[in-house]
Amino acid sequence: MRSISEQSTPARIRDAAIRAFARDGYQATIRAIAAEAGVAPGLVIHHFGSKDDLRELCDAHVTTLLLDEKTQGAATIASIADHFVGEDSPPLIDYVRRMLNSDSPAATALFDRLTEATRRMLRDQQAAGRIREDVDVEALAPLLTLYGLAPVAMPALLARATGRETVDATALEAASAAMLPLLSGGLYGDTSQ
Amino acid sequence: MRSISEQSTPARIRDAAIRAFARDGYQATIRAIAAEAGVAPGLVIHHFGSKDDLRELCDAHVTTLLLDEKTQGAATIASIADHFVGEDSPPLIDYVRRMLNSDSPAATALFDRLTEATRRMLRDQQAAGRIREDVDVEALAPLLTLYGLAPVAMPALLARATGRETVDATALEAASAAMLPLLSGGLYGDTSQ
DNA sequence: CTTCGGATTGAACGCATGTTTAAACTATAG
DNA sequence: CTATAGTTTAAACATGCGTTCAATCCGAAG
Repeated sequence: MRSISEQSTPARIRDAAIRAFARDGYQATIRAIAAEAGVAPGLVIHHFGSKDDLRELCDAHVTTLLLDEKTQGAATIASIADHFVGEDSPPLIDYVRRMLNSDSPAATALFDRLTEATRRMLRDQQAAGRIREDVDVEALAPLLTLYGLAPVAMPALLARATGRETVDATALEAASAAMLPLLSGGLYGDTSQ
Repeated sequence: MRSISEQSTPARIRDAAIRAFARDGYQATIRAIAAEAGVAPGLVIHHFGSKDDLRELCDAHVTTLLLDEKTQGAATIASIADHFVGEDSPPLIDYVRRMLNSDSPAATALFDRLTEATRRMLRDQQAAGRIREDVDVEALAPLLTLYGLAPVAMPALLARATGRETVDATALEAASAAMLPLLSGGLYGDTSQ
């Protein structure tokens, strides 16, 4: 009764849960998730065991989407923004926002991966001579990653800071575009290089 | 039966609510708040009307504590950290963290006040010649404020980034201390000035 | 002392939640 | 066709929640 192009019922429930968690946080009710997936509440438990198990699976799935799909070595924060454009898939930016504020293991795991990518980028820049030799890029990487996540963690404040109504991928890119040259050249130093 | 030095029952409930919200988020139950304040659950409603009203009052109170008490013109992010040292008062850092991730009006209000302070600081720095004249400090202020809030919004990631177990005021200061000179001098420009 | 209004309590109410359960449905294998 | 195992549903269950309510306590006013 289900064509091959459609996804399986567990996958549909999983995506509905990701949308619901992104929209309403973990307070999203199982009944709401079930309704969004077009199934009975009991079926959610039957397939995933419990709400906590469902959440862990959603965390893992979103992390996989963000890291494995297109970021083989380029998992910068900017690359994450690309995932927030398509409306077909769940709105991952809001889900990541919830993750970043939940102290879940998935959040630190994602942070570690992003830090690793930032560290590689900084190494390359320093090797290319665009970062002074006395800068400790190893210690700087996690801090820069943390600060770079601010627009993702607080999109409402980003909208206020940039005078926009909504926050989309272009807003995230604009924020990075405004900060990166300052980091590179500094507020005082020359920008010739 | 209550000495003058002790605070009134509503104030005790309010502080208990701030501690509970900071610790458990808005999911903190009225029963837990009442127990922490040493009163019956019904008394919380009697004094504050509803849980939502209590939350709004807590938001306003925390904002007042942060802005009015000691930040007459110096409400920088660093100054907020000073409020997180004393264990006598509620742990405001966690409460602010919840606020920043709640899209509440109080969050944007606090952000606006912090942005204003950042703007003043940038103007002074530019007037003193420590910021190039072509830097648009008016547009930079809200962005810098947003990024500066990252350690407050994601203390667990800050701990991971700095290799610490716990996040206290010194951790926040260390993060700022590591980033500010980079912003000033840039990753490539000289740091002579 | 008596009275009266607010403070306070403990119990109850109504409701939403996550989960369980038994039954009905469906597809596949023999 | 029949049997069987997995899928799905609707209803019920148990619990915790915010809130209400009637009764009690207590201090100040008369």
